Amino acid sequence: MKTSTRPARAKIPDDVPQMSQRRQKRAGEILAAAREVFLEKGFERTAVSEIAARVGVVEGSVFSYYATKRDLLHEVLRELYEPLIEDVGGVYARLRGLRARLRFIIWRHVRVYVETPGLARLVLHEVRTGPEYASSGLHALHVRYTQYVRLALEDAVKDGELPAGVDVEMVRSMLYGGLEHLMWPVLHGKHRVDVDAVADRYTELMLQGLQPARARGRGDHEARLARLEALVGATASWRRARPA
Amino acid sequence: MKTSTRPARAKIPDDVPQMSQRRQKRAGEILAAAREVFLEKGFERTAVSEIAARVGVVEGSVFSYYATKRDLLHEVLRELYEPLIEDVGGVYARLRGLRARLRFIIWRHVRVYVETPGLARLVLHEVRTGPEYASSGLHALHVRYTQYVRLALEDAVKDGELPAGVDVEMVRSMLYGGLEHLMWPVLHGKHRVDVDAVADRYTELMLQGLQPARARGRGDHEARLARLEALVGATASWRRARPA
DNA sequence: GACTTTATTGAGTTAGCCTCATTACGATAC
DNA sequence: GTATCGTAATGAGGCTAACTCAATAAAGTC
Repeated sequence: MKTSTRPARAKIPDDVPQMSQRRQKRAGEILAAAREVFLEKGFERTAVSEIAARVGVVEGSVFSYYATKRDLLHEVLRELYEPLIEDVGGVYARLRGLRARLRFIIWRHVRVYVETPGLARLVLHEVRTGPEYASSGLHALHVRYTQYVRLALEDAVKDGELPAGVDVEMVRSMLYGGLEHLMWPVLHGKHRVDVDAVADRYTELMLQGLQPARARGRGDHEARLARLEALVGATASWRRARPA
Repeated sequence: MKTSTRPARAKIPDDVPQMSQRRQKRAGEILAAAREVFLEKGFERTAVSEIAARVGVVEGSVFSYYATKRDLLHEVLRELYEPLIEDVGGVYARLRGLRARLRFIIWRHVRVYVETPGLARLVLHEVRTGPEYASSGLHALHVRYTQYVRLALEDAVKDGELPAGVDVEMVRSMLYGGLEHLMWPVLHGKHRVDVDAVADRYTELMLQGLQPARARGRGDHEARLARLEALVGATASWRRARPA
């Protein structure tokens, strides 16, 4: 479909290094302008002509760098996602324990809504709902971004913090889906948010659920119970054998 | 803005009964056709001309009944929401206990995804992300649909099933947001879903969270603990005094 | 400085929402 | 039955915005 004068984007190996530089520079300029406008106004309300105008170029030129407006959006999002994923990955590696890890993942995600609401809006409203989301590679990026929940759960199971058989997909949905709904008003300039407080409360809700308070004690609950039962000599066949 | 020959939609009291009937019939036909096409193809991919064609009318006529394509969508959704809300309300009234109520709300919502994926797509992808969502009255409808979570929580607090201070908004977000993410693949024809199984597991996850299994036993856990401690004479000052 | 390759232009094309002046229809009055 | 009048329906066209493409300009190479 592409004309021969318009080089395929992925090509350009090394045999045309000079021209490629020029082209890459323009591509970068367009991408930067697109990021600006998209974050400001969202996808639909952005006209390609405005992006072109900011670069100082004619509308048609944009399409010789990015085949469609949506492609342009996808590139913008890729650029925004990458450092975010690295950030999460870096911190995550230093954390131990399910609670600390979940709390961080949640806290970091809430910060995305508070600090870059434009990004959140783009992803939630314009991209994920689009028909080519799965095929665009954006979905894959999101899976990378959210993989740490899975890791945290798997590690927790390994360490005996959680029983095996946790439904990872369900937990992941609950985490990100729930936060998405919770943060929705923030995206529309409704309220301010205390990131730490929200992260704390959401983490606890995920860990403990709505469970009646009387069914849980402090951290040493289990140890106490074990000691008691040892004293009395009760067989606690109904719970996993796990001597203190 | 409207021309004088085009009667305002909300008006039409009773002084022009004959003509109004005619008009209402057409309006109904258009609405029905719109529902069909919207549910089939979604909002964006539906052309007003196609709706008109199904009614056997010219495109412009549609706009003399519904000011914009979005208005038409909103009417369609209103029509779909109303019976859904009534259904939920009717069953809810007969249920007792937090678990049963939540389980029903979740189960019913999952059924929406499975049985009317078109509706779910419309609401999630096209309406809620639109700019005039709040002002369209659709948001109000959704609040009515989701009010039962709030009721269930408030009643649970009253009955002592839950401690006071539950963050209703957070729980509601977790419930609907989480299910939305979880059901996303279903909307795109990926997998089949066992409605009952999903509802069961999601309910338990919401009630109990990820909480380490060792911290909870069966229903008689508390009683057992109390009995043990009574036997040994241990003072359990760290937990709420609640003798079996 | 001629020649080739690549970048850029700007005048279309297309699609779809929506408008409006005009025409057709149908009910009521006579 | 015919005239009248209000409403419904028409269809041509406006408008916007993404996207195309043949023509032109610029850059690079010899």
